[in-house]
Amino acid sequence: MNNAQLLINNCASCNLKFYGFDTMSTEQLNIFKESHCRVEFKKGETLIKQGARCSNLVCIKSGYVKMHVEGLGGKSLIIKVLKPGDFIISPGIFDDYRNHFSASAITDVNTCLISIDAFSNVFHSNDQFAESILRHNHQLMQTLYNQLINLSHKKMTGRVADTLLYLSNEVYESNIFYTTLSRQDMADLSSVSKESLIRILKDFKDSGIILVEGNQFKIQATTTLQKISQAG
Amino acid sequence: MNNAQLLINNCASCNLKFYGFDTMSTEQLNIFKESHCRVEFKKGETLIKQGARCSNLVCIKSGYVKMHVEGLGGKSLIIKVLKPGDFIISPGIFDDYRNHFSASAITDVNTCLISIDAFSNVFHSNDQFAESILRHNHQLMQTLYNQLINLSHKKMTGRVADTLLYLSNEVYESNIFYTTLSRQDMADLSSVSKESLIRILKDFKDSGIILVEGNQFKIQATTTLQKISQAG
DNA sequence: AGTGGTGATTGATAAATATCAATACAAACT
DNA sequence: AGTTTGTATTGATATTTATCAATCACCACT
Repeated sequence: MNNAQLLINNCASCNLKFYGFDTMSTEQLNIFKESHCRVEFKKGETLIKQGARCSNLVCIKSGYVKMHVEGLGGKSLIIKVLKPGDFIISPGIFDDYRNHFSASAITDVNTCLISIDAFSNVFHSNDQFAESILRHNHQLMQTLYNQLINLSHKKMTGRVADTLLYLSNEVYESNIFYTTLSRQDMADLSSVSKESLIRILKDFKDSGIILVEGNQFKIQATTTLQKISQAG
Repeated sequence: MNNAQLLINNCASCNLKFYGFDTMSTEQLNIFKESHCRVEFKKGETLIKQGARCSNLVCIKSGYVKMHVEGLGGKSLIIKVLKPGDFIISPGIFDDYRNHFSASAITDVNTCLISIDAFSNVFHSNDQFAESILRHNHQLMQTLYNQLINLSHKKMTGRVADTLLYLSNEVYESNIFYTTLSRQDMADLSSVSKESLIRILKDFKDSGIILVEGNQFKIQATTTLQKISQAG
């Protein structure tokens, strides 16, 4: 094993900072290191399958992943888009050991998979780590509350505006972005039909709020979008 | 202080079993006991106000509480109905110290309020307790995922069927129940307008699926309701 | 018994949204 | 270049659902 590989495979020298991992001792980082597998997923592949046994903490090293729940009649709802530095703890951990959602690669993705045993070990021996995991969880829950409000109280235009602001602010962190999400994905993220999404995108484009060229987006009028989002 | 009050005020001899509290040592239960206040809320009163600072772990000793998020234009969505033995940890704990939802009494309610400091103290010193809190959290998250699927993929009738099954199975734990939820509340729980809820209830009644007499309900055909829920 | 208030119910209508069908487009593959 | 395949787009239509307005029923208070 050469030096470069050593660096790559050592959690202590990982170039990404995962939320809460800074509370871990060298020894604890070693526990992660010992248990981890580096796995690469191709675009479209499934990282986590709803209903299957959950066996890993999934850390995203590079690429983008959609977290979605599979509903009825083949329909799907996207909860969140994950980016490098994010990780996924299946809520089944400590409970029924099942995944309650799926995660799929929307680009090629590099991951580190840490075993649940290693995670559990550190969770139990490091209370600061435990606290940050709980906090991480609460933040995800916050996202879910917002989604619930969006779905139940906002009309389509407001929800699509939210999706655009979300992608721009939280995911791609720029008002110009190229997305590998399909129109169907964007519809699943906004909880509207694909056709409705396309029409609303066209409206926004016609009113000069955004520029769209295929999957290349530019948010021109952020405040207008925010108003549309607020108005519901 | 007489004997009865001593019993009442001693967390160790509390007649309710709160999820995860069984992991606590006598000493830790004492920390809770020292910090707690017993507070009674009248029907309609607010236990937790969205946006306000979160200061307590709220344990429900008796009565029923609706957990709801306040959306836009005075609209509200009910996430969950809590009953004796349930407790509420605001997701703001360890994070922004704000409540991200509200909780209101739908009957007179007796609570024990445990300070966040005491909670934090035990969370950090008892890893089994921490694990069960995380698990508790995950279960709530599971509820949220289900709600998301319901809202985004199901039509009104399916959502109302879900509400009836939820109240029957999870809240009142009987196929005959009297609820103090108003029609508006039931609508907020199903995310439909009050009028639509009433019409669907009438449909269910006319088809013999349920009996309704004011706030007294009887589920006659559980399997039919389940089918309606599944069909979306 | 009369009055006022609140929540429940009903009916009519308008608005929001999905669905269906047809077409366009672009990449991948002979 | 022609064909296939999958996604994107557009238009027409049907469905779903909310909103508005009116009425009803029940309870508390005079």
